Amino acid sequence: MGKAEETRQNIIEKAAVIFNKNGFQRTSMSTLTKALGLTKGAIYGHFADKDELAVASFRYSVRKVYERILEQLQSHKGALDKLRALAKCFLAFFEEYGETGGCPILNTAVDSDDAHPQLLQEVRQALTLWEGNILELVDLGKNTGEIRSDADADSFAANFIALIEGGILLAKTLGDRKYLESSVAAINLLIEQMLVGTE
Amino acid sequence: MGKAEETRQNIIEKAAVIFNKNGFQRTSMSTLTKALGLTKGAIYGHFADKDELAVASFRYSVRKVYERILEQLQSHKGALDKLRALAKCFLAFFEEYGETGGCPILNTAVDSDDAHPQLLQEVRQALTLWEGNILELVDLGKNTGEIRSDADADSFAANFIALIEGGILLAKTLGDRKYLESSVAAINLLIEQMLVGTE
Amino acid sequence: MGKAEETRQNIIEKAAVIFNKNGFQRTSMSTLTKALGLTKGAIYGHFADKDELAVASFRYSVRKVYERILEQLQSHKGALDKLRALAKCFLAFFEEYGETGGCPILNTAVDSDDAHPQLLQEVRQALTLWEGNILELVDLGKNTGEIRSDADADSFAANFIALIEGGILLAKTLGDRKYLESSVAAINLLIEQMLVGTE
Amino acid sequence: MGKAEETRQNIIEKAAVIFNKNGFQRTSMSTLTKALGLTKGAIYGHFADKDELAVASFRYSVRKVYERILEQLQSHKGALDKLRALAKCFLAFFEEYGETGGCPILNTAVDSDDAHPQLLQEVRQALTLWEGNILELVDLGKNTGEIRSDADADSFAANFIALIEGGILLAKTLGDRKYLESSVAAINLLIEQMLVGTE
DNA sequence: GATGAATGAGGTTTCATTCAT
DNA sequence: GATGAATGAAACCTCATTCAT
Repeated sequence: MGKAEETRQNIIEKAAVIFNKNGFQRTSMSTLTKALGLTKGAIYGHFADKDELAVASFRYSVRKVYERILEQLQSHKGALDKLRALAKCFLAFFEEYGETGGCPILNTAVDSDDAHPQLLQEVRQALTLWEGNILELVDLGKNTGEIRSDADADSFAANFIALIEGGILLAKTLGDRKYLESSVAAINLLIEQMLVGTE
Repeated sequence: MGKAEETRQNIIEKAAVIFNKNGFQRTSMSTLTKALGLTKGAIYGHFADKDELAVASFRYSVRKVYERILEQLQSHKGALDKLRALAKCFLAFFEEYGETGGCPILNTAVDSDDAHPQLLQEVRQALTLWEGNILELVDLGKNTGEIRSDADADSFAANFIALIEGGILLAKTLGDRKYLESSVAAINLLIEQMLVGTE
Repeated sequence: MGKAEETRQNIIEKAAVIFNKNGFQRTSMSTLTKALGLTKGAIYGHFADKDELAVASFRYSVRKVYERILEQLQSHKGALDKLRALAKCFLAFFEEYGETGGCPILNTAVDSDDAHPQLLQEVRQALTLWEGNILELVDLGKNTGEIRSDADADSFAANFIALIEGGILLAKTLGDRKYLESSVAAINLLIEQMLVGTE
Repeated sequence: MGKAEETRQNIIEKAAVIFNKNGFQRTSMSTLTKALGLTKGAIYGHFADKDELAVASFRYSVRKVYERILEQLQSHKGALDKLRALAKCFLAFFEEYGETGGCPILNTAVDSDDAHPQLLQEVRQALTLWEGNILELVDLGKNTGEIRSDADADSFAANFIALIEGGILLAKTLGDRKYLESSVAAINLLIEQMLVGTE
């Protein structure tokens, strides 16, 4: 990795934390320079503008979480086990990243708008990726017979994500981890009711 | 209501819409003056600063929604019916306010931080009020026998709010109402499983 | 004239001098604030951006010169006299505005480019206006018989402007008024040869 | 020519085109590196600063034009023929360099100022050189009897340059070559009237 | 009580120049 | 001699807030 690439990566990783903690709007380039120990010119030498840096940072945040999730899921064999493990992942993330500002998807989705179309696009992609992973796991379970074939995968995926994001919002805003724990418990209940149980 | 109070109220109501549509950070005082048809001095004559106006606007938004909810719930008698009606309310709100920017609680929670402690405090109060209402309804159901006495009201309330907020986030970001509809359906399922069904 | 309009006009008049002396590119907004005794916010309260201020200043410069020319020409009756007086005007302007930076048309034409299309458009309009005035004067002379009917007005107008602008460039760059005087003398010669003399 | 000298010359030649097309102010060192395919360090290894490069580029531009002019004039024998050929040269230059940005003398004269004294000095020298050449040609004509001995060479030289520079300004700004053609025609007329014709 | 011109700190971005490699 | 990442001052512009009218 060349020096430039190293610096660029370093900027991304540190900026990702700060953007996620303070939000895109409230994070000024001056704030970043202080946290990075770099001058503005140095940052602009690696990124065309604040938006490009924000997009790179968001992608990094999402990719990092995604890789950890994939890793976790490998140690679980069945589709249901994988789904339960996936939900539990976010409890761990909340513990670890709790102080660094909650969920990048949640924060960025609310922060982005027409003025930052590319950022919004990234959020959509991240959500769609997440949704797609859940749908795949449900499909896997249908193939192995763990999940009944008429289960409504779309609704389940929507509920899964809503419970996690809503739970993070509550836990973070009210300062109590139990809200996210309740969401994970609800997901487990929904797994039984929507995917396993017969109607 | 004196003229001053009328002006103040007028500012609050219009600002509430704009804050919720554009977010607190992105809404400049100049934007407000244009939308309100008022001058800076007029606004600053009624509010000490942007934060005070934001707090008043947020409170107004929450109260307006709250009153409509109370009204809706009166036409339903049983606790379970009231809970189902409460969930459905948010579908209606999404339709009506959809274009004006989603949920004020969600937006403000993400937008607020250490720099705006009072605003964050308001969000917490609003969430706690909402949670309290759900707990009351569950209590009501327990008293009438509709809801089994060992139902976990806290978890149910957390799930209810998480599903609604997460659903709004998904519906708004991905531009599809179905995500919120799935959340409402999930709430109805949770009502059956967590509150009614015997274990 | 309201206060705002007064300030705006004041900004324009002072900025016109500075833009013409230093050029559009080299004149920073900070420089303007110092010369104007106003803050940036005050200037931006009256003009959307630097370009808009530059356009307004350029127009003001051109209009001021134009009005003085019209005034001068009124005291001359014949078309030839008017043309000779017109040429002489620029000698007077050079004396008066010499220290404030030469000809706004010349400076702005060279300074403007694709990055400032509106400014370039203004320069074109000013040149076309000037050209049109000369053509009108030639027409007037043809009507009164002072100027022969087959005189090439277009070429004469082009030569007139070229001699003045080229003369200003030389006089300013080399620091000697005589270059512009030579241009005025040449214009008088061209009047005789191109407009009056028979071929 | 050593490698270093070759690189230096290469930088000068390419920079000359870019400076003349974009102007000194608007040409950033980054723009130059892209156009030159060289790094900042390479340029700064050969030139102390942007000004020094600009001076070298300007000199190169002037010298190149000057050499072509000398070459052209050799094929004409009489002083009057040489003067007429000189004027025509600029039409050819306008055609060739038209797209690369007009006359370096004109551009640089307007672009330079107190902040770039050496550049201004170079422009003065170039103008004086040009003026000297015309004066020499008139002298030559006086010696051969082609030009009458009391002809005002100074005024003629001033008019010659003013018409060319003014013509280039008009032709370039208004996008029509005819303005420069008119200037050349006027020069031919002035040759007859100021240098040949008896008074 | 209302006005809106003005403030001034701070926002994003650019760019001539340097220097460790 | 060349590289190009980094500097840091300065560019244009925004915006919450004030205050003379």
